[in-house]
This record gives sequence, C-alpha cells and structure tokens, in this order.
Amino acid sequence: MRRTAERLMDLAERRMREAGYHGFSFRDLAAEIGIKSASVHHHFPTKAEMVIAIMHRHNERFAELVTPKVGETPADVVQAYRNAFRRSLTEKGGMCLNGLFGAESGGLPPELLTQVEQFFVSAAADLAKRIGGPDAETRAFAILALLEGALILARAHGDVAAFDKATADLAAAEDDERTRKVAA
Amino acid sequence: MRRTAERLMDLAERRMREAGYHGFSFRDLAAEIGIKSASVHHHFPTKAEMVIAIMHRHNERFAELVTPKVGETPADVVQAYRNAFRRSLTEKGGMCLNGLFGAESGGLPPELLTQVEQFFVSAAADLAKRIGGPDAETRAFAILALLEGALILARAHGDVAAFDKATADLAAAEDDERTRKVAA
DNA sequence: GTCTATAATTTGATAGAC
DNA sequence: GTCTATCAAATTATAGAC
Repeated sequence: MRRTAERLMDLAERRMREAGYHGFSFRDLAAEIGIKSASVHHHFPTKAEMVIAIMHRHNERFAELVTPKVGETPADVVQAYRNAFRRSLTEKGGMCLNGLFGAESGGLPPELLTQVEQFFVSAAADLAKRIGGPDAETRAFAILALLEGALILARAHGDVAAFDKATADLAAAEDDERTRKVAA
Repeated sequence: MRRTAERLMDLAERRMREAGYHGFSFRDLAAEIGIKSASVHHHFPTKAEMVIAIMHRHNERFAELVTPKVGETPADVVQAYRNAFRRSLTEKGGMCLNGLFGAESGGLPPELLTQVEQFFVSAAADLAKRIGGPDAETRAFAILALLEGALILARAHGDVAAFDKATADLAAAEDDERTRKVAA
C-alpha cells in the first residue's frame, strides 16, 4: 500500500519539525509503525530522497493554505500566512521545515537547500504581489522573517503564546500601511 | 594550555552555527586542530558539556555587545540588537545559537534548552525595559522574532542582503513608536 | 512489501601508557 | 595534555529470501 509510505512521511515530518534533519532515523520510523528499517528503504531509497519528498508535499500544501481569496485585503493576506505558520506549531508539532533547514543548512543535501531557497523566493514574491504598496518586497521579507522567528520563540518557550505575542501587531501593521497609502 | 580548549570551542561554535548541534563531532574538531578525539575529551568530558560551555560564553559576549549606552534612544537599542545578530552572520559564519537550538530543540540535552529559554526571557525583558512605551514586551518579542527569522532568510538565500532587507524597517518602526508617543 | 542478515561508517566515550 | 587502542551503539544502506 502507498498508505505505508504516507505514514512514514507523516512520522518523519513530525520528528523533523521537532528536532531537525537528524531528528529521525529509518530505524525510528520503522519501529514506530511496526516494520523493519530495510522495508523503509523499499519506499524511499535514501533518507535524502525521503526528506525531499516530504518537503515537496509540504510546500504544495502550504501553497494551498495561502491560496488567494477574492476581495482579499493586504491584512487578509498577512493573516492567511500567519495562520499557515501557526499551524506548524499547533497541528504539526513544531517548526516550519523550510525555516529549520535554512537554519541548519550547513550539513544538508544540496537538493534540499535548493528547495528551501525556492520556497522563500516564491513566498516572498507571492506576498509582495498580494500586499502591494511601496516597498512591498522589503515588507514581504520582514513578514516571513517575523513568522519564522516567532516559531523559534514559541519552540524555545515551549508555548504557542510566544508566537502569538511576537506576531500580535502583524495584521495591524499591514493595516497601517494601507491607511498610509490611502492617506497619501 | 587553556588555548586548545578555546580553539576547540571556536571551531565547534562555528560548525554549529552552520549546521546545528549535530554539525560537528569530536573527531572533526580534533582532526582540524591536529590532535586526537580522545584529547578533546580531556578538555570537555562530554559533547553536551562542551556545547553548554560554548553557549555560556556566547551569551555573556552577547550581553556585552548590547550593553546599555548612556543617552540611548529606543532606536539605538534596536540597532544595537540588530548589529549583534547581524554579526552572527558576518563574523561567526551563521545562525544565532539560541535561535538554532530553539528550532531543533526536540533532540537536545535539557540543560541546553534551559539556557536557550533563559536567553530569550532575559533578552525580551532587557529589550522591553529599554525601548519602553506601550506594549513594550509585545514589541520586544516581535523584534527578537524578526531578527532570528532574518538570520534564517539570510542562511536560506546564502546572502546577508536578505537579513538587511528583512530588518530594513526595524529602526524606522521604533522611531514611529516614539513619534506616536510624543504626539499622544 | 516485508523480512533476515549484514556491511561500512560514524559517533560519543573510556582505559591506561607516555 | 596527548597518545594508542578499543568499545558499544547508532546510522545509512544493500543483498537476497519469502
């Protein structure tokens, strides 16, 4: 069944969100779902390939989560991104994989790093386009940085409240930008 | 000589900033400075103890870097923090150790996580006290999150410019807060 | 798809000589 | 402080039977 492959990916993803690329081994996964590590290799030849598949799936899901809504305001867009990141914490048990791999990028497979960079490039471009206004690209970078950092604070404090605190002014700030534009 | 211990710490710190807690082994370090791994254990009994010593040293240095200046404005304080974080990238070769360990906290020694949490608690308190104004604590969280996330973006893009872009509006925003207060 | 068996390497760590 | 020698465990991965 392809179901086993998905369970393996789910499990590996969760472990990595908690502890990074080295946060799981094939033996770990195998033990938890009741098979042997050799069987994991049947579904994913190497660990690198497995992680790349996980990242691919994750980035597709992320794109769906922040898909544009008709009539959205810039504040709506920022809220959609904020909610998507927050879900990492509350439903996936930890960090954004792209942020995590960006942080520990030094020892990771190059193909993985390509995916990570690509994620940030397209997320920044998408955000910038949808919030618009002056310096949209700079503000998009700031928003992505704030969200990644807010996840770190929440992990360090062991409390989602830290994420909420760090991002409390996010939507309000974007409303300010709007007001400023309208006023000008 | 205590000199060897320091060289080991320097090397290990750099590797961890690039690739996280699992970014070096005692053998790596030993090979690079021309001794054997058993000799590294003479200076640091275990890896966990070594990393804790590195964190201790790092957090002391950080406190010095952002030490209060007489007559500082809130914008000055934020700039001092921004510069301290930026130095991680330009002089230390990578992430802030606290941010990195917060991100991959799942598989780390508990004593290390205690230090990480403590760092963020005291940094937020210090920042909040020195920038003052309404919601100082919330803004302090946002500033720390932005700085950590900006490091991630720079690592992911492989370019310090991403850090600068993400933090471009930081000091300006703090000036806004001041203006707002004065105007009120 | 899963198993047994096993290889090759790496890792954190220790004992004891010099 | 450094070395040789060594350990036990873990990790990624492969070959081939069922």
